[in-house]
Amino acid sequence: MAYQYGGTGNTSPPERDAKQRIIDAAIELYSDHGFNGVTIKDVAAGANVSAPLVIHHFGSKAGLRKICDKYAAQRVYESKARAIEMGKQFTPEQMLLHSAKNRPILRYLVQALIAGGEEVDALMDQLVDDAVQYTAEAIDQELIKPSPDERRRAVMLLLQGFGSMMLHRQMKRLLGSSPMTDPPAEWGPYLTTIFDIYTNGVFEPEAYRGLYEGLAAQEDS
Amino acid sequence: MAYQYGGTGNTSPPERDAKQRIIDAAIELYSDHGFNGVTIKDVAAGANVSAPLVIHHFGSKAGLRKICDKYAAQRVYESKARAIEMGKQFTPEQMLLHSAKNRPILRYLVQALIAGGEEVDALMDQLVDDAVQYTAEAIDQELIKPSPDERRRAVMLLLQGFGSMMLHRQMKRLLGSSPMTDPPAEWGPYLTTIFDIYTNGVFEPEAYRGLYEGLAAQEDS
DNA sequence: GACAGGACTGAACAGCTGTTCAGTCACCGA
DNA sequence: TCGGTGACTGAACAGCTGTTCAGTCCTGTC
Repeated sequence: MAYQYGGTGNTSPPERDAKQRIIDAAIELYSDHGFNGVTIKDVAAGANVSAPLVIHHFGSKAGLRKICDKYAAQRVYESKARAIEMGKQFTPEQMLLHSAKNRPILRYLVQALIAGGEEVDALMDQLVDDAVQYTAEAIDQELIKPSPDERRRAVMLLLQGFGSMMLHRQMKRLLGSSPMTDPPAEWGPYLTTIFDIYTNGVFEPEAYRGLYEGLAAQEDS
Repeated sequence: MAYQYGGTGNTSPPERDAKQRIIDAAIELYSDHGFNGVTIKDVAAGANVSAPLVIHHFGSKAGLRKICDKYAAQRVYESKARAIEMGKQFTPEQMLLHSAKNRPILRYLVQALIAGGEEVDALMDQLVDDAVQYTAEAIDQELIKPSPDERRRAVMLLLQGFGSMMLHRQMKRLLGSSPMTDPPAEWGPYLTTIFDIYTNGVFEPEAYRGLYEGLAAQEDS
């Protein structure tokens, strides 16, 4: 079926315009197969559009990638704003949970984080800042324990969260479900395990204190 | 410089044979750029060999991948055996720490886990089994706390560990160093943060108990 | 000393890659 | 009515992809 020029009162509904359809198709394909695994023609086909049009709008494949990064970042900021309006559900896990709706963006983000790039680096910085702020509020509410280094802990929690999402294929295999692919009703195995780890801890209190304090002292010097 | 046929008493030292050099080059390149990011000619160049020879030995690019997976898995098993001989340093983090020497293999593994495939799935199953066993011993020694579901916790700890390693670029940016790229002497920021999270926990004991018990009850029914 | 077999190569190939080009169509202001 | 502008296309291109082919060289066996 050939493309319908977006005339005034044409036959079919106007839908999103081609440029947006291309971005949507690219984000969906990228998040499934990574950047190298998707060709411009794949994207074009996904958007019901010719390959040269992708170049026409975005200049090159790299250009498309850049715009997708920006678009994803903006979606994250919007989602953050909405979360702030909604209520006071903090913690990194709740952050992910809140993202259930725009899971495609999250999946894209995870791919982008591996590939790297200025846009995602800046976004990651933002996410860390936000996490630190949310954590501080949650500490005030006695939901989260204070840490000797709030920023580092926030960084590692984010990396662990995103990282485990990256391996959602394995998670699904080993846990039976994964927040990346299944509806929230089936997140039980994941959530209970996360709660276990982050509420009860893993190491016995005294087990590694010596090692820990050694490292801390070494870093202070 | 052309290839020297591996004659009897030739000029240069015999080194490893071509087949092994190809595997080594492939694993190194794959772990840096992923599977799609590396061409057969890249691998051939890295092993000082012609591209058709790679095909000759491994049949196809997919064949090479498969052999690399098997090889990496074997290296992990060897490393495990050596760890068992060495001593009693358990915990997932110590497992990674022990792998400092064969970091290339670990990096390859991380790429393979994203890409998926039978070989890595089987390896991952093995790693989970091992982690469960190690954890049980560490619980006996009062180094690690028991968990309501040892296997699930082991799975999530592995996924978090591997996952955060996948994002080593971000870790390096945000923490200043990463076990994936830096020598053990600079692992301080990573290790102290991990100890903090896994020793002290993150959530306050009562904060999410209701949610947790709700999920657990739902799963039992 | 003939010969099979295997490691190894350069040259060549078909197919796919991102991109360019020339041209069509619809819209819009003069 | 004209001409400019921009969305959009099929055809074509150069470059790279994995792979094939024919042939060279070495090694071991009878």
